[in-house]
Formats: sequence, structure tokens, C-alpha cells
Amino acid sequence: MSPEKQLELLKRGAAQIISEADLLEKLRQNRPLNIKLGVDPTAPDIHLGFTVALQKLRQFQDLGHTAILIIGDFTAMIGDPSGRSKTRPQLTHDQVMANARSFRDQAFKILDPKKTKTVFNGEWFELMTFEEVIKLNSRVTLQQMLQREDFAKRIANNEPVRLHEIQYPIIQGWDSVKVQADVEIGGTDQLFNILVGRDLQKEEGMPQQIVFLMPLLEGLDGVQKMSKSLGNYVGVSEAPETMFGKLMSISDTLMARYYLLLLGEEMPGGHPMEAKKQLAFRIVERYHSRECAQAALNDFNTRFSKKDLASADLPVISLDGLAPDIVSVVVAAYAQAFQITKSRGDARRLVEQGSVQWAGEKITDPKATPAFAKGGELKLDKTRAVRVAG
RNA sequence: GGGUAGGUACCGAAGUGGCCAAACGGGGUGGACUGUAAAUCCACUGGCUUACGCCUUCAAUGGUUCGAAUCCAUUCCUGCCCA
Repeated sequence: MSPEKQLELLKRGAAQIISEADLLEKLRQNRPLNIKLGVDPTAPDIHLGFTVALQKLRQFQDLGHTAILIIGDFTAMIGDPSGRSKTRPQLTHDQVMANARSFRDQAFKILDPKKTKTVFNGEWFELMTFEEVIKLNSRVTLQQMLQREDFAKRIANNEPVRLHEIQYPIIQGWDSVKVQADVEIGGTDQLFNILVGRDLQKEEGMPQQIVFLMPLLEGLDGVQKMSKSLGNYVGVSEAPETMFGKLMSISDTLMARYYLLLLGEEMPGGHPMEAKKQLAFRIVERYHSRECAQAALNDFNTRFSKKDLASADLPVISLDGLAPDIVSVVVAAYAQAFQITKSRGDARRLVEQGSVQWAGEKITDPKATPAFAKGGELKLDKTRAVRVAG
């Protein structure tokens, strides 16, 4: 494919490219470019937000370029305590490696393994001497670092910024030098870090990498960016029904964003709910299978559109050894079926407020001891219901 | 090192001896209405309890007091100013 055509394709969905002219120049060299994407294996799950960048990387692969997936095992072990006083738990090397493995498996749902080089940045950072670290630091000024928005903001808010945090851009930048990146992909929040990579490459007398920024995907709340810690994410390895359900709960405005960023197309007209089912279907299909997507859609229709719990496929709980009152059963249901710890107070509240239904009937008396017939359905809250073993 | 301001529940933030499990706002959850949408309205939001109430909490420890988030001492942590 001609360089111009490639650029045309790659530009689609990108938030910012620095610069297009330079990228075109590289594409014209007619060789596989090194496309870098850094990941931080602090959590083992990939969510849809990260797939935006991964999909772009895949596109580069399809055009014949080489994906370089950098696993930040070194940085993950240091632990980044950004975000006020909360110190992130420092991970052991074993945890990081386990996360990295699971990360790679998930990433390969999108990437082409044959055209992907995975590298760990511990490979070079663990070998650096303190002298080399100091030298590396001497190339960047404090003022440059402080220009970064989140540092500036934290300083303005009188929040601490620790010295090692301002090394992150340098660390990430040095990765670019080590892997000889031609292009680095990242979210728009990565602009600064990627630019540092350019600076360091220039100092090393290397060609500078292209900054390739993808928009940040908002999480399920529609406001903040999708992240694990905010709990507003959809993981690519979540169960089909969960994934489908989460996607169905998003707002219409957010749906338009998801169409654009995840499917790369405009939201179709017609009833918004149909469009949303389409979206949920296609995403489940992408990460599971067509059959799973169909099953999730059917399940959704049964449970929510037709409100027919009786024929829905629900997790099964056992009542053995439980007190017969509704509160105890609800607590046990959350624990057994969803691994959620509910206090008895919470469970009682759900009952009193009319959320809990047994066999289609609301039960609002916390002392109630309905006869739990085997095979019956117990609705817990908006999205969760269970079936009694039998 | 010196000075100074602080550390309250998921977050922000009031409270400065009893009326404090702790105002208010955000967030979250449930209900009504819906399309598991948005908007709106209502309720709930430390644990145990049907309830009376009991228990654990306001950085930590120790103390004063009939009684402490509030007063005192020590310690830990953070910001700001000076060096």
C-alpha cells in the first residue's frame, strides 16, 4: 500500500499526530517501522479503554509494521504512588510476570502475535548503574518536568509530588531509545512522556519517534476515563453476559463515543436501544464469539426486556445450613454467586427498599421467611438474580 | 534545621468538651418513571439488631475529665515560608 494511503488509514480515529509529515516520511522509507506501545502490568486485566491503542497498533501491523509491546516490569515493581497519599502496593517480580503473561494473552486477542515483539524494560533498567541514572537525569530539566499538567496541577493543589514520579517520563523516554521506536502510540495523556522520548532519541543521535495519540475512552459513567481503579471499566476477558450488561447500561452520548472509538464508525440511526444492543453484541463477539454474543443478547432480552427470570440462565446458590430469613439468603446469594460481601444492613436495606423479589413478588419485610422452593428465582438488585439449587 | 498550617467516613468538607456514627456537597446503591438511556422525584449510604440499644470509628499512642473528633503530651505523615 502506498505511504499516502497508509497515512490516510492510520489517521482515522487518531487524536493527534506529531507530525503527519514526519510520519509520511517514515512510511516512505518502505521498511517495517517499530511501533512502540508501553503497558504497565500493575493489574492483570485489559479493559476496553486500552484496546483503543491496541487496535491502532494492530492496524500498523496489518500494514506490515512491527509492534513492540513494552511491559513495564521495572516500573511496576517500583510502584507509582501518584494520586495523593495512597501508596500503590509494590508488586513482587512474580506478580508482575504473572500479570504480564495474562496481559499478553489478552493483548493477542487484538494483536497479531507473529508481528509482535514483547520486551520487558527491566532488561535494561536493572543493569543501569546509579551513575548512568544520574547522567540520564541530567538531560532533562526540572522545569520541563513541571510543565506536565498533572504535576503542575498537584503542585497548585498543594499535593505532594515525589521525586521518583518525575522520573517516569524519563524512564518511558529511554525505552524509546532502547527499542529504537519509530512511532509511539499512547492516549492523549501520554503526550508529555512520548515527547521526552523524542528528546532523548535526538540526544542519542537517533531519528525521532512519531507521537501518535489516541483519544481516551470514557468509562461507564461517561465522564471519567475508563480505569480499573474507578471501577467504570469493561474488561476484555469478562464473561459475555457481564460485558453485554455493562455496555447496555451506558448513556446514549457515551454510546456514540464507543461506536466511534471501539468500532470505528458512526452510531447508526433508529432506536437507541437497538443501536446499543448492536454495539454490545459486536463487542462481545469480538472478544468471545458470535455464539456467546448471541447467547448474551438472548439472555438480556429474556431477563430485562421480557422480564422473564424463570427461563433465564442464572447462577445457582445453595441454601444448605442457612437461616431461613430473607436477609440471610440475600447475603449468601451475593457471596456465593458474585463473590460480593454484603453486610446484613445492606441486605436488609435492599429488602426494605423493594429491590428483592422472590418468584416475581417483592419481599419488603426483612423478617420474612418465604418457602424457597427449589429452582425458584431470587432477584437481588437491578442486574443480579440467582436461582435456588434444586 | 527554624517557623507555620494541617491530617475527619469512598472523595471534598463542616464540627473545636456532652444534643456526634459525626452537618453539607459529590459519588454510590435502591425505588418510582423508562429503553438496565437521559432528566426528574423519593429513600438509603460504619457493624450487629425487628426495635430499645450495643459495638467500632474522626492519623497513632498515652493522659486529663463523670464524659473527648474536640483539651494536654509524645510520635508518625503532608503542605507552605525561611535556611
